[in-house]
Amino acid sequence: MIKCAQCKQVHAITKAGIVRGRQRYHCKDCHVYFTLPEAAAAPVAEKQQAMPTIRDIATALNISKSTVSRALQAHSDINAQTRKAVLEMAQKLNYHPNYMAQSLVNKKSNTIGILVPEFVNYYFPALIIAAQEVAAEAGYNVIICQSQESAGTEKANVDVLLSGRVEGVIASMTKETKQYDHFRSLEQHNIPVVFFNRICEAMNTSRVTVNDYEGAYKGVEHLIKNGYKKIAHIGGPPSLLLSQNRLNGYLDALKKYRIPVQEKYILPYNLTGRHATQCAQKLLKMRDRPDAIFCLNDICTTHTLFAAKSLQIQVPQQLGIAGFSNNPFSAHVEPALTTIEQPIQEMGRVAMRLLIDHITKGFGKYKPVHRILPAKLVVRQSSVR
Amino acid sequence: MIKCAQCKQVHAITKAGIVRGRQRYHCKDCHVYFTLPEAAAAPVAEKQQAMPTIRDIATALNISKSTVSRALQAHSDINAQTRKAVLEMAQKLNYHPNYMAQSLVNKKSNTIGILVPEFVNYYFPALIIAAQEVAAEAGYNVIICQSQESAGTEKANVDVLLSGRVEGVIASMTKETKQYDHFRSLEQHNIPVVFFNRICEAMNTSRVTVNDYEGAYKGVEHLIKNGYKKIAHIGGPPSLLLSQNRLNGYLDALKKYRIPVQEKYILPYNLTGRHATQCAQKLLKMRDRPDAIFCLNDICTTHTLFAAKSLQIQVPQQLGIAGFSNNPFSAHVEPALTTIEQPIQEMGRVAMRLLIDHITKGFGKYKPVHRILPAKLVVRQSSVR
DNA sequence: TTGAAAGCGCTAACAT
DNA sequence: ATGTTAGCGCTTTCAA
Repeated sequence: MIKCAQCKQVHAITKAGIVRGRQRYHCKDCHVYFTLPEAAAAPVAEKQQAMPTIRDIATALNISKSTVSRALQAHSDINAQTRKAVLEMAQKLNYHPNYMAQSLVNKKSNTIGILVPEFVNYYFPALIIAAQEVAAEAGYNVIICQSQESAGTEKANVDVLLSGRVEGVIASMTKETKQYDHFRSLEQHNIPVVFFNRICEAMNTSRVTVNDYEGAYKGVEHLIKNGYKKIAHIGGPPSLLLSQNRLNGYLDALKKYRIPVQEKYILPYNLTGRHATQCAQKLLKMRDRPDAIFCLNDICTTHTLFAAKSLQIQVPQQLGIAGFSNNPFSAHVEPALTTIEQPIQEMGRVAMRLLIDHITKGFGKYKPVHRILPAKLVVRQSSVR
Repeated sequence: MIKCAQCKQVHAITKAGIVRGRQRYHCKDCHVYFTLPEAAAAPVAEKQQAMPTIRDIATALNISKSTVSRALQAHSDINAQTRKAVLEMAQKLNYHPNYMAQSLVNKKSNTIGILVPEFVNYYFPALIIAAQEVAAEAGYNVIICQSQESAGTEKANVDVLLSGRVEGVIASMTKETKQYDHFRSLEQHNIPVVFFNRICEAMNTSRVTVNDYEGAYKGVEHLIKNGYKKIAHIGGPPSLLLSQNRLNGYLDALKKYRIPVQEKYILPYNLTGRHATQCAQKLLKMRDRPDAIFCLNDICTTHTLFAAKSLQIQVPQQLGIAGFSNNPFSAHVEPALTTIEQPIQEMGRVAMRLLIDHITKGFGKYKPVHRILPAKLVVRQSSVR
């Protein structure tokens, strides 16, 4: 029989819910609620506790939760021996702090969101890794979200990051993002955002890009200097600023060298491999076909190369091609691809550093900056004849 | 000056508390209480609350937190109108539930950990994406950790996952993982683990692999059938079971066709590109150099191809090469690479499904299984003469 | 140096 | 149908 914890009577006891997995009782006589002491509850703790808490450490050591907490945090006001005992017990019980509880009370999640449109194609994974390293050094965990080039998924991802109470986000938009409410929502909640690569001009945030304009200009200029005269451009979705900038680089290079711009030679591709192939084929099957193609990126260039090969068009003799980003395989295809190199890892690091800086300084002191990293021409065989 | 909402006088107005975050006024003349209409109240609501809580919604609507909670959860016992009001207010305040608080009280994080050795090389990113899709459908978020082939980082990552209270983990070990305490630690805490690709035999968990043995066997058999007689193998770190299995496939294929095994033709590479090149060069500079090389993976095969090219060795005429995994670039190099295809996405999906099944059933009912998916020979030019 | 108690944002059992 | 209350695991005043 259960005795009341206060009056020690048995007759007026009723069950009154369950607290922390243990039966709670109520004594109608003295109106007290109680659970049975630890010992009686022992059988429950028999098997290693699924997830021990500071409370378990405290109980085992017969000290208070606060002391345990302080010991674990290496707080100054703590006896060295107590601390040692706590750490040992934590080890023994295989204790792991509960991030959620810590975040809740600290109002700080120590987490940064990374939002990218995709991560199969080398560029984003490589950048993420570099960014993550910087975050880790600064003590931040990272949540990686990929939007799969879908604006809807991107919005959903922002909600996830918001609910995860990330302290900041580095982001690259999808090709179909035209509405920025979800990003604004981050700002409204005082969560800093740094855009990289595919930036959002409409928002006053820090940005990290490569010099897309100059890169494209250099690439096209290089083609011109190698004797190509009818230079086409397979560009990107016009929604992306980088597409516009690379297109402008292309246009200005042509202008500079007094080569007439031909509208039919400018095709925007939707970033899928299939469409890249289609665009390349369309250009290469023209009666007045171009003798060179400057592509938005190396993926596109590769597809263009294959389209050319399957049409028996010789690269670089009959067709010069060049791309952007210097993906690793660009050096491996035959002929190796001329490309504009981006400092991918550096972009990731810079973006993360800017973000952490912003998080640290808060919205008051922080001034958004736009860091434009240099693009470098890497000449290989695909464009030299 | 504030005018009375009723008599339009100014002289008798006093402040009278704050209601729902807005200043309330009292007119002593006409004894009316009022707040200013939305527009005028703007300055107060000027800065949006950093992160509204259910409490804010409750206060604004003058109802209790529980009602708000129930409304947001679409609980059955809730008045449709109340619910509507709550949802509208949530929208208006730009409310986002706090995952940490929810997880804490629900004792359920709704999060699954994905632990991989790296994610630059197509294989893991592609698999992760497929796995993540399955997780998302089941309502789980995902934390992606990469160990960078370091056992220490792997251990640290497990701690992160543990502290994040993930409900399960799919994992692929690093090449240097020889001690499994960190994985055991997950099991001890009743967190199911499913290994894929680089599995841990020492642990009784579900596993997903491709048929490494059979794949390698098929690849080597194919080389033999194409007339290659001195077939070398650049394998992987012996610590990985997949290295052993692929090696065994190689050995058994040689045996089957009565080709003597030559120790000097078997080199384990450490999974870095540089070392792949070194191994290939070592083989190709032998006096009695092999006439074919079966590589652990396509990355290695690519480096082997380049080593051969720079030594003026013709592929496939003087050297047949084949690899494993069918990375996208394998079809793009010249000559295109023969390879053993893995159903990468399917592996990711299967692993995640097994994990979720395990999470759902709990440790009581769940029986670990080992799913071995088929490997398929894809013949291209690099091995056909 | 330590303990007791309050509270982070949320859910759920219980009471009404 | 709604409110009241306790508590998830933790940190942090405040007292002792």
